[in-house]
Amino acid sequence: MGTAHRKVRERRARKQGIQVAAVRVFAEKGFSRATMEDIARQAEVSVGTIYLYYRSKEDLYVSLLFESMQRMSEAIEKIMASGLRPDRQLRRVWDYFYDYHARYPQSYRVLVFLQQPGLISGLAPKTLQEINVRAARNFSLVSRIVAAAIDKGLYRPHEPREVVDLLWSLFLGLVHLSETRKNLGVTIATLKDLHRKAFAWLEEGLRV
Amino acid sequence: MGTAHRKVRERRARKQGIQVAAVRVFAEKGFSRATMEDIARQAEVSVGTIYLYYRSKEDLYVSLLFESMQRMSEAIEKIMASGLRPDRQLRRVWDYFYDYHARYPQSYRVLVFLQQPGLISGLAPKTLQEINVRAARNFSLVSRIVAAAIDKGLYRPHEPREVVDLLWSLFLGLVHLSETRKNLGVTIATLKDLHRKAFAWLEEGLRV
Amino acid sequence: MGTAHRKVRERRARKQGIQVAAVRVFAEKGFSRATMEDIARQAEVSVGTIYLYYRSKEDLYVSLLFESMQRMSEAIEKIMASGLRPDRQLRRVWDYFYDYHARYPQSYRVLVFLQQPGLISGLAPKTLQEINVRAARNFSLVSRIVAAAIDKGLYRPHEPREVVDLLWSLFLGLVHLSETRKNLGVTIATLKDLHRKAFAWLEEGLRV
Amino acid sequence: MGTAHRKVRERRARKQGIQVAAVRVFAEKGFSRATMEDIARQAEVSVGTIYLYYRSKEDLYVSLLFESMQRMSEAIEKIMASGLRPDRQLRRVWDYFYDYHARYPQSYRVLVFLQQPGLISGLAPKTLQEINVRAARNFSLVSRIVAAAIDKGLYRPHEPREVVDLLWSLFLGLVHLSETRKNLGVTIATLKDLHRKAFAWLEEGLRV
DNA sequence: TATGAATGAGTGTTCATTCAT
DNA sequence: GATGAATGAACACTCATTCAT
Repeated sequence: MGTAHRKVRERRARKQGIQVAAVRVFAEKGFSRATMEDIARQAEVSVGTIYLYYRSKEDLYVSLLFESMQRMSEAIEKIMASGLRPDRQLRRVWDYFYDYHARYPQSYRVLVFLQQPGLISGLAPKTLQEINVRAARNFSLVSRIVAAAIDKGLYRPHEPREVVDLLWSLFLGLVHLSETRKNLGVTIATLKDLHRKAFAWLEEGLRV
Repeated sequence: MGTAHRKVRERRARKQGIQVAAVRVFAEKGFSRATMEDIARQAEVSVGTIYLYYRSKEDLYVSLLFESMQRMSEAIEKIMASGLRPDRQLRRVWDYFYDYHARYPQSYRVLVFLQQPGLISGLAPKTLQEINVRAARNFSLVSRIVAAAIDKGLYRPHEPREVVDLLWSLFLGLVHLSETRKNLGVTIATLKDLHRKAFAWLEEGLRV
Repeated sequence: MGTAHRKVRERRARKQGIQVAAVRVFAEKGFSRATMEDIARQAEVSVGTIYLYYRSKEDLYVSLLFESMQRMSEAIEKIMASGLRPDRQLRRVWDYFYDYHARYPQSYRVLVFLQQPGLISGLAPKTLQEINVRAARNFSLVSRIVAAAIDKGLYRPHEPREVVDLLWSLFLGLVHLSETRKNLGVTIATLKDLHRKAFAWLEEGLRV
Repeated sequence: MGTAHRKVRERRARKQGIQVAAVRVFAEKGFSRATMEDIARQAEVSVGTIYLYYRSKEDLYVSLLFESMQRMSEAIEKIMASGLRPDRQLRRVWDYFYDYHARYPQSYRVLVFLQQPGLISGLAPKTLQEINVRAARNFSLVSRIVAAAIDKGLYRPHEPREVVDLLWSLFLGLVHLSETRKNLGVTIATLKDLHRKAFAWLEEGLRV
């Protein structure tokens, strides 16, 4: 009876291993330049094996997004359960964005990937659906924090959803800017600095 | 006498035609998925002809970036020469960002290109240098507007450069968010709305 | 137990098959005009498969050279181990040159390859080194035969190395001459005749 | 009336210029790697112009052979008209081979080129014919020198034609060997040395 | 299940040749 | 005649995907 369980566990572990390897390789080379062979080598698995778990390279790539969205959901839920004041919670979320990118800089790139035109068309509708659900969930969680802050009179009345859109956009843009600058060899402001200042400024627009 | 002039004109027109075609194709398929043959077909030119004007696919791609940076510089300079109040100028710049993306949605994607890891390494150092110079120029122009607004007491004292970083990041992020949503088939907030609200909010953090 | 062995055997056989095909195609079309697809078709293998065994067209070509140098070394060593009188051995070597060319007319052309300007620069230094070592080895083997003939008083004293240079040059030149004539449609003297007479003449300059 | 002559003169000069340029470029890059553009640039002429004088790249290449064969004929005839003893004349011819290669190392490569299989088929039959006639002429001229030396009792009786074949083969082979060695970075014997020693040895087989 | 050898379509780039001016 | 921009076929090489073992 434990056999089936073990099988499932092993399968999950194997998948996990491939994902970890994929994240590393995609991060280093980007989607196009990364090869399935690279990933297989990194995961110490044969190429064929990857195809036992993922339908295609794209599928593998997008699956990384699921994973990171999941991680983010969990992190936000943990923050929400902390009992902190809502504005402090938002601050935590914002900081989490940074930590998240610092720890998994690759994951950010998966997001950028989704913005690539023509690519989505190659994804299974089910995958697309899945992404939407998870993204909506994350947005919704943060919205609740903002709503709570407004309720408690900590923030001026705003459409919480819009605030979250701005919050997330700002973060995405900051990462993009700092990554581009790093790539170009320019070192005028680190993401850390930008990130901190951005929030201070952001709050000026929120607080009563 | 007119012959040489005509030659130059024709050459420019041909280059222009290739660029226009390239923008369209890159926009539709992204850098990796776009083929030189796609571009040639779109430009109604043979593949070889493209190589008469550009050294490589990358070179062609980057030239589009130059072009758009140039356009942006000119637009900002025009705004600065308008004699408007600095805060109104900034508003114009912000609106220009939107118009720019509305008119050349493809061009925005060229910017994203620079964030791709590993790709930069394939560019000539001179090209890199050129990009940096042009980007710095644009940032610097907008900084001057912000500085003027602070000088005139319209904005609270801030490091102008930081303000511009936030401004640009926010715009980049908004575009990114709305494009991703469009790709995913989600239609909850248009870029237009996000863009307008973002500025209102942004100014709350700036104004005295 | 046998599986690994079979794998190795199959790999060797596959490589062999590609080499045989390559020799034929290169012989027919020359290096530049031969395409990887030609070779693949001839070997009844896909293009990709060739690249599983050889890094590049050049690499494949040079490997043929190694092969033929190896064959030559072995032939000469066999002759040296025959116990024949040194002058008879030299005769055998000379005859071997002819047989070699008769059996593998293609292989001769690989030697010509090395004389092509600009091409060498594309080879790995290690490969270059390897070629030198193998060529030196062959020259050295024949030199020893000549030295032995001189020692035994069969030949007049000469620098053995120089004798071998002349011997080999003469052979190369004869092949070249006869091939060119064949290509041009001239049939005045066969390589066989030239080859025989050349040795008779050559010996007149060597014998006491 | 002088106009037609001038035209012819100019045409010849133009052809000459292209040939000189071609020799240089082919020498530097080899046939395959040399481009018509390279040659045009070197000749300070447009690509189109080359095609006014030559049907193809191959045609241009082979025309260089005509030129060098012509030069060789003239040189040999001059030697024959010198009134020297026939054996001295042969020595001169042998030396001329060396000088010829030293001055026009490229021309040697054209000869090697003709040995390339499959190429000849792309040449006009007329061109082929022309080459044969000129080659035959050169061989015949040298044969006459050898015949004279035999007649005068300076050389042992040999079939003069065979002697010339050996002579030419030996030279070709020596050039090939030394060029290959140069390419491979080996410097054990210069062509000059090989060339000198070869003749000494060659004469031992000829003299009474 | 896992493997990894084999596949072959796909791509950027080159360059001999042509032809309108 | 002379030009050189335009052409487009050709080619080496890559790599996602498959499938026999």
